[in-house]
Amino acid sequence: MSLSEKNFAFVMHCGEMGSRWGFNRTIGQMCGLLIITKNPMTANEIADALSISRGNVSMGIKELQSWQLIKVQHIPGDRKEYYAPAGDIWDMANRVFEERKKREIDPTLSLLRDNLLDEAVNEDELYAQKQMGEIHNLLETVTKWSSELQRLTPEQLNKLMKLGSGIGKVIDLKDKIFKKE
Amino acid sequence: MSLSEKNFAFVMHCGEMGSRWGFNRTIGQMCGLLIITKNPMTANEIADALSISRGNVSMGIKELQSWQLIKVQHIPGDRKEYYAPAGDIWDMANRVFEERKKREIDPTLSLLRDNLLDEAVNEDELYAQKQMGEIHNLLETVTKWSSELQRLTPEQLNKLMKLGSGIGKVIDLKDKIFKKE
DNA sequence: ATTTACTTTCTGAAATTACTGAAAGTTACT
DNA sequence: AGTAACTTTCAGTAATTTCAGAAAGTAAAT
Repeated sequence: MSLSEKNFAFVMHCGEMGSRWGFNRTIGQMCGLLIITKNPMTANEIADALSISRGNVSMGIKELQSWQLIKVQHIPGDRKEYYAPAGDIWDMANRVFEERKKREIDPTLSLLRDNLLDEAVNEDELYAQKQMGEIHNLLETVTKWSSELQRLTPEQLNKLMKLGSGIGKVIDLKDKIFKKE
Repeated sequence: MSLSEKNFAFVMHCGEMGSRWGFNRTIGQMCGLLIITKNPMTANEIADALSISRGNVSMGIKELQSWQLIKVQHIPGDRKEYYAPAGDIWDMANRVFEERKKREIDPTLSLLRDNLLDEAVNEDELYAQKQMGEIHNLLETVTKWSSELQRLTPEQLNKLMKLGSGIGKVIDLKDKIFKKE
């Protein structure tokens, strides 16, 4: 069974974007392929569909599992492993987001924390620390926020998303109300 | 003038993180260096501080300019170009965020739009389109949101950020209030 | 017009990353 | 235990990315 032209184009696009999303071409393709394919696929089917080696698929699967983006399924009486996306699109996006936070933000946050503990010993270091402090605040805020968003129920999240430009109004509103109390 | 040990460590860290943030090692280092250095620097100073070639600095500058992260300054009576961060940390983070959106989201959004215009011609395409539709929604939402956030005044933004877990309550609140009207 | 002080572009080498295909490993069945 | 049906690992190779340094470009000052 091979991909229709349009679906193939989508999968290839995922490949091109792969490295921008945090993985590599092949893994991007695999991810796209599994998303638009209704039935779970075996490693060999993936290799065939993408014209890549079996070994490469195996490595890709490992990687996608480490991102928690795919899950393994079994069909009774069949020893092959079948792979499918782990969750819906929102779940997957969340995982990617979290994982990227881990790689792109957390290490810097911890370096900055360490660095800010020391006294600055001269003017250069003082200025540098000020700037690092700014970065630290920013990253802390982002971190806090992303975990807040994770905590919201999908319903709340949806409302929040639909709020759009209303968000500004709601903030002001909240302000007025709670100042009175 | 050379960097203190701690400042140097920070700059090197920015280098390691560079590729994760969307550019490469050298450019990450340059960016970090310019952020923690109080005075604008010349290309040669940058090359010396980082022990990299002058040509490499030139390419890095071009790239950082394309991200709108640095600006050029001139000192009267001096022909050299002096480089400094373009804006404060928040501005820079915003730029990086925007630029990454452009590279990581917009191309996919436009591919999906095209793809969703066509009729699906069989069951496989139908399922694929459903999934692509989901991705499309997600990316649209993210896009809308990021532009909303840009529109908020720094003050509102700050309140929003500090809201933390209160965000859930505020959503519910808004719900109650506007349902009555 | 030449020199001087700078910046940019480009080439090929080095480093890094990704991929294949074969070999080794695993598991289930006989 | 042996075999069949898989999966994983890994050494070598291919592709891509990054970089230094040389060459070319630009523009102010003389």
